[in-house]
Formats: sequence, structure tokens, C-alpha cells
Amino acid sequence: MSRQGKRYHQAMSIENNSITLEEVARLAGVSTSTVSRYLSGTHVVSEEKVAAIEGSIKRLNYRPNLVARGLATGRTMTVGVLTQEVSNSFFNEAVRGVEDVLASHNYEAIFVSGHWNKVEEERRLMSLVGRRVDGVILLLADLDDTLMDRHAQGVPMVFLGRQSASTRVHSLGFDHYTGACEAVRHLIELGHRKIAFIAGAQDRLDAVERWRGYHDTLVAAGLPFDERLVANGGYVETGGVTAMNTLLDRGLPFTAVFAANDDSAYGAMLAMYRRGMSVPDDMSIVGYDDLPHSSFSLPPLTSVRQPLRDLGREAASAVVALIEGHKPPRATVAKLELIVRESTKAVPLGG
Amino acid sequence: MSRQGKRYHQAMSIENNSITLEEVARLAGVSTSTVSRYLSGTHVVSEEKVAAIEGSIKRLNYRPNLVARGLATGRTMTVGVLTQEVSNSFFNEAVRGVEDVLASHNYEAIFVSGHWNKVEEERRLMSLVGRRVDGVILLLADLDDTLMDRHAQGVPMVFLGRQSASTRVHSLGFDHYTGACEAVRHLIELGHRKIAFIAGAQDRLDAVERWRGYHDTLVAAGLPFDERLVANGGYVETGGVTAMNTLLDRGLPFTAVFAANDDSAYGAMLAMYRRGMSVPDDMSIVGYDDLPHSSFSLPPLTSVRQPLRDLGREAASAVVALIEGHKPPRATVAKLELIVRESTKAVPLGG
DNA sequence: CTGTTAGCGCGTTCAC
DNA sequence: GTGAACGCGCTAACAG
Repeated sequence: MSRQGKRYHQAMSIENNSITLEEVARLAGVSTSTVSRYLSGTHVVSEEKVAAIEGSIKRLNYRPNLVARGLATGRTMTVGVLTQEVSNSFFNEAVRGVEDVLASHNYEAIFVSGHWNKVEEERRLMSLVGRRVDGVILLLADLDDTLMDRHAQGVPMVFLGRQSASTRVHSLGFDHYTGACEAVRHLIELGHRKIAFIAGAQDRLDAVERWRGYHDTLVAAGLPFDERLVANGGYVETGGVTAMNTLLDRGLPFTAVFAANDDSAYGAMLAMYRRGMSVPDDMSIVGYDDLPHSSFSLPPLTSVRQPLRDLGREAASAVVALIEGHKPPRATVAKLELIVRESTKAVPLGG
Repeated sequence: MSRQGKRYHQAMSIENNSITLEEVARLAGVSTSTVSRYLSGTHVVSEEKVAAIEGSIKRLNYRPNLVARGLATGRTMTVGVLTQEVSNSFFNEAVRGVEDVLASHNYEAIFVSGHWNKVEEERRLMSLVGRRVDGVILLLADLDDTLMDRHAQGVPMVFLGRQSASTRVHSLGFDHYTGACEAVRHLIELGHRKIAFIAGAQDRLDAVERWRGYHDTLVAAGLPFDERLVANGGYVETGGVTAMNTLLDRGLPFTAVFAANDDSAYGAMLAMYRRGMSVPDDMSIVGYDDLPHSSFSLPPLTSVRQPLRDLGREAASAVVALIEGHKPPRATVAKLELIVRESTKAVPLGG
């Protein structure tokens, strides 16, 4: 009789013909708890009941309702991942690392995108929290720490790509400064003395760090720093095009460019192509990020690779640790790596 | 007294200090139902109570538990989106379209990736269903219809990028055939008569369609079809490199290539670059997909653009309609478009 | 090893 | 307009 009266308020017109644990139990002739125990594997269940349950599950094609389980356990076994654009090749590797580790711990990732927009980020984060994800990974998030603290409300969070002052969140930063230094040093070692820089938007910390790397390496090598050799590319291709044109139009001589990211490097290369300049013969260029495509640009681009995959793994390990109440392992991320390809070349002796 | 004894089984060591509707109600001095009604806006609530509730919510920083709500209503207001790689520039536009429409209907998207792997796809789909998403959008999924039907179990699904024989699912296909025809016709109109083709993996329907488009357009124009002018690039850059090398090494003359997608076109261009060939002077090339990067390749690539964003919107509208029990609107997708850039050029008179 | 029972947080019916 | 009581599907404590 417990059956009648059920489902008196069905959602709209959709037939929600999903079968429940109770039905499985009834068909198997056992109690719901036994089925539950079988499913979770926490208790031993007798051979025969197991057989009955398995048969029942198969016949009914039963799938546990994760929503109900989440409510009952207080854990959803999912972690929210806030990226900026769900589809963006920069995030690809990091996301893969995250997925791998999470899967191996039986967690699932759900991705949402902040679209490089603080307000949007906040909304998505709140939604994740409302959805009761067990933890959150923020990729290149721009949220205030205060907002974080306000929304986090005990949800373990780890930042990837940004330092957070808050002690409540675990953060894994990138070493933009060192990467930029290596890029510029590479050019200097090739004999370049006049090196231009296509910067990122200076309201971003990473852009500032890369700028500093450029500046400091120049100075450390006894080379003059000239503001007129710097132009803003805003991290995008079109910005790279205009930045390169600006640089060239200023008329100051230079034999190499360091672009703050690969996208702007692509743009710069297009600008040079249009002027009939050849890379690396007329100009060397090095990018940053080592996007997948950089192996196939013309010419293939020398670039600074960040161990994105590994960082993704680190981040995932950290949330899981946090969720399970352990101390997150201290980050032991692989070093940055300068991938030398064909866009850089020793400066000609005459130059 | 109903308070004591609660939460006797707390999850691990995490403080789950999320506050509940009941606490809001108590602080506001009303019943839970009233708060619930206020939240859903389905019933009228008196001015004063509204004020009390709003104050209470603000003070407590209350966030509804979407998990509980999902269990109670039977709807989660989320739709699952199965892509192949969460981060892949090909999906970027489509995903944006999906997000837009979903958001405007108060649904949320959760993304999972199938990694071009049928088994993985199935697993992810089951997980989505277990999570009780209200609907599912499959991007370029490769699942059998039988599996679909088995797992779908009343969950509205729409395919994007693949025709499904099943009548239970709504599918929005791409017109690969027409796109390929346009690409090849463009080359023919430029005077090319020997046109090579870098194909995709022939176990994919879209690859076959593009092949057919190439073949049929050639034939329709009275041009011979020569198998030796076809090589498999597998839709990836490295494949494009080897395919182009294969084509060139065969020694047959040709003045243009149609690559089944942009990635393989990039590869082909690299192969030519290595041989000192110039695009478009020595060889014209047209790609397919019009990836964002194609505006910035050297030279910028002529390519067939699919209205991905619009298709994403269509797909999302369709799921929502299906979920709410309406008939999905008949697809009215924008036409394919050939974007002519600088990688194609009229064949030299002497050639 | 197993059934019974209570409760997760919320929406909703049913009476007022 | 509003509160009491019940149920969504599942897990976990309690007693065997």
C-alpha cells in the first residue's frame, strides 16, 4: 500500500520512468538497506542475496539516483571546475590533468565557465556551491578573496594560476617571472641585444610578472630597457598584430621579440608576414604557453611551456586531500621548460 | 528538540556549515513552507513575512540546497553536455551557443568529455543520467543508437553533429557534403584542375561525407577522380603533415589541396613550408571548420565555416523544448559559409 | 549478515 | 495567506 499515492506530483509531462532502489529490493526479495549495502560495498552481503540483487538490477536496468544519494550522504562526489572558457586550448591540458586525478579518486568534475568576467565567475561559483559540490578548482579566477570566503562556506577550494592571500584556500601559482626570464635569456644567448616585448594586459598579475621577467633579464644582462620597445598585445592574436605593427612603425631597430603569450605571437608573426619579413631570418620571436598549435605554426614557435597537465593533477590532488580532510601535499610541480623550435635563431654576425 | 540528534553522521572531517531553509524560517518566525513559497514565487506571501524572510536569508547568507530541491521536484534544472574534449577550440563556439540559450531558460549546463572514445562516452552519459540531468546534448557522439535508447530512459536527448536513426532523439546534423562541395568548387572556379584531398578517418561519417563532396564535385565538373590524389590526414596536424608529404612524394602534379579539416590543413602547410613551397603561390589550400586560429595562420586559411554557435543554440532550444514537453522547433540553421582568405589563389595562367 | 527506522533539505498537498 | 505533515530515493544507525 505504500505504493499508492506516490508520485502524485509528477514533473511536467515527462515520464520519469526511472526505477528505484526500493523496486530493486522488492524484486530481489530483500530490504532496501541490503541493496544499498551491496551497492556501496561497505558491508558483506550473502552470496545468494548478492545474486538476487544483481539479477534484479540487471533486469530492471537500475541506475542509482545520485541526487538522492547526495542528499543522504551529504557528499556529491563531484568537484566543480571553474574555467574561463570551457573550450580553450590553453586550459585543455590542465583540464585533462584534473579529470585524470579526479576519476582515479572516484570524483567527477563538472565544468563551468566564467568567461573572463568577475560577475559571471561569482555566479557560477555560487551555483556550484548550491549544487553542493564537494570541492572547487578555480582556473585563473579573478574573484576577490572576500567574495571567495563569503561563498566558499567550508567548501574546499584550490586556485590554479593565481596566488590567494586567503589562508582558507590552497593556491597553485605559475612562475610567470622565471618563464619570462628564460625566454629573454634564450634570445640574449643567441646574440640578440635589441629585444622588443609584446605585453599582456597590465591589469593581470601574470602579465605584470612576465613584464618584470623581461625587464629584469634585460637589465641583468647589462642591456638597456627601452619603453618604446614594448607594446601591449592583450594576450590575443589581433592585439599581437597591432602591437607588432606599432613596434615596427616606431622605427627603432630590434632583432627579436618576446611575446607574452603564444596567441599574441601568432598575431605578431602575421604582421611580419604581411610586411614580407621572415621569421627567424629577419626577426626571432618567442612565445609563452606553448599552445598545442605552436608546434605547427610557420615556423614552429619557440615558447615557454608550463606544465599544465601536471598542475592540473596537483590541483585535483589538493582538492581531494582537502575534501577528505587531509593536508594537501606540498606542490611539487615540474619546472617550466623553454621549448626551442624554429622561430628563434642566432643574430646574424653583421647585425 | 528536533535539533538534537541531527547530523549525527557528518561527512568526514569537513564542517558542513551550510544553513537550511528551516533555519531561515525559524529566524524569520515563519514556517518552512512560507519560505519555500517565497523562494519559488508560486504563491503570494504577505509583505511583512517577505521582509522577515529576506532579512533572514541575508543575515544567514542562505543558499538553497539544489540537491535537496532536485530530489523534491524531480528536476535538477541542468542539462548535461557531452563533448569530446572539454577544451577544444572546435567545440568552443557550439558550447557558447548552448550556454547562452540554457542560461536564458534558467538551466545550467554541466560538461563532460568523452575523449573520442565510445566506452568513455557511455560511462559519462550514464553518469549524467544518474545525476538526473533533465536533458542531454551530445556533441559528435559516437554511441550506438541501441545504447542510447538503453541509457536515455526517458531523458530528452539531442545530438549535435550526427544523424541518429532513433526516433527518440532529436538530431541536428552538419551538412558536411555540401560544405565539401563548396570548398572544391571554389578551387575549381579558381582554375584548379588537379586537386588533392587530405581526408579524415573514414570510420567517421562526417569524414566520409566530406570525401563524397570532394569526389562528386570533381566528377560533376568533368574532372577525373584519382585515388592517388587522396591521402588520410586523420583530422590532426601530424596527419596533415604526413598526408601532404605522401601526396607530394607520389610525384603526381596538383595545384591545390582540400583538407578535410583545418588542423590537417595546418599540418599540410607545415609540410610545404619545410619543402620551401609557398602557399598560395605554389599551392592553394582550403580547410574545413574555420577554427578561430585560421584567421591567423600564415597565410590565413580559406575554410568552410559551420555555424557552430547557431547550432549550439538550436540544440539547446531543442532540449529545453523536449524537457518542457513541447515539440522541438524545426531546425532553421544558418547556411554553411566558405570563408575565402589568402591560402587560395587563381591557378597561374601557365600552369 | 539483515530488516526496521529515521533523516538528509526541500516542495507540496491538505486543512485551516 | 499560512502551517503541519508527508514524500522524493537513498544511507546509516539501531537492534537483532
